[in-house]
Amino acid sequence: MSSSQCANHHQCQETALATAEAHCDKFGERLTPNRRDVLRLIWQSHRPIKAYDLIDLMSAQDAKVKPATVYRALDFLLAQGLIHKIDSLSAFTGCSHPNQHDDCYFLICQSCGTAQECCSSLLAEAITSEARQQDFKLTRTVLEIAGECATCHQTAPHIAGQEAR
Amino acid sequence: MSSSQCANHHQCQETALATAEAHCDKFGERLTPNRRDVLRLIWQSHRPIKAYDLIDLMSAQDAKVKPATVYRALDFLLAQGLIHKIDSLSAFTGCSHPNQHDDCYFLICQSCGTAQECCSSLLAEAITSEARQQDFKLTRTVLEIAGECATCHQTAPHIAGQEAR
DNA sequence: TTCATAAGTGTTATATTATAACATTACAGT
DNA sequence: ACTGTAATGTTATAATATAACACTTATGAA
Repeated sequence: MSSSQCANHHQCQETALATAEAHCDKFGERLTPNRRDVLRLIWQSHRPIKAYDLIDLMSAQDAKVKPATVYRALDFLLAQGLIHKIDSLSAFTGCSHPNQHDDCYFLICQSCGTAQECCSSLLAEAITSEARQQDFKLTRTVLEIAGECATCHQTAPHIAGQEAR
Repeated sequence: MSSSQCANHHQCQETALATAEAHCDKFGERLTPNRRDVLRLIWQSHRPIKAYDLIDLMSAQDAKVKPATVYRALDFLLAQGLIHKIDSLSAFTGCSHPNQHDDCYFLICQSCGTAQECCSSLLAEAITSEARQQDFKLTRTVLEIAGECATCHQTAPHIAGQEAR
């Protein structure tokens, strides 16, 4: 459920790639080397990562990767539900359970930069119900909650938020 | 409560400017001509408006207004709670009740482009409660719901969503 | 196998969104 | 009027994202 709670992030990454592979197999989509590289780098980051940071990571000294290359991979991964875009950060993060549901929200820690993906059918229903009251047909919900995660305020209660980046 | 439900948008605009004036008086802030112009243009738009559209509207043939001018006004208006930024659109919209609460969300119609500002203490509590369960200290919530508003699906049920812009 | 097609990538250019830095002007309090 | 702060003007550039078109690779039908 979370990209920040795994004890072994390397494991997360491998699991995510295997999941993505399976997903693409199932739907007849191609997880090409470029797409796989981008997905791997997104999972290697412990927090949402920006497109141009991916470009930098993928670029060697001589061979700079072009924006379109990365954005195309991102578009594909978004379309497959393998990653999410966090609008309030203009950054991307892996989805740990592609295609299972679309009622997820994010807890974004302004101290450590992690974004925990959470799912709550209760909350999803509350939102749907609100929209219904306004006779609004919902197609997509962006719920991004910024603040301070448990780890950060347990660790550094006095300077919390100062070390954000 | 809503920027899209007023029968007379001109009236909205005048009310909003008066409210802004009062707010600034109260807090010793200056609603300068530049800031007032930007706020007026935001209210003149019936939907969230982008920074560069504001720049275009403010620019005469000869005298182009510079980005910094508009962004500075936007920063001020955001800081005063007189406008909101819709992250998923990179656009700005007026706030009809500055300083009254910060548990607002937006219903963004992909058909007509309006963004209705809504407030629900029920929903706000549901979100707070979810965050609390994760021991997360909430500082800001972005809730942006995209879909089709009542007016649009009542008016054009078959081609809904096609005429988005 | 071969060809036709579609999907994916490379590459260049440009659009869009936003901020930094520093000079100048306007304003409020004395 | 003097002075310090706030606001604006101006130039430049950073950061984010897409368009357009040429080329290559994979896939599947003949």
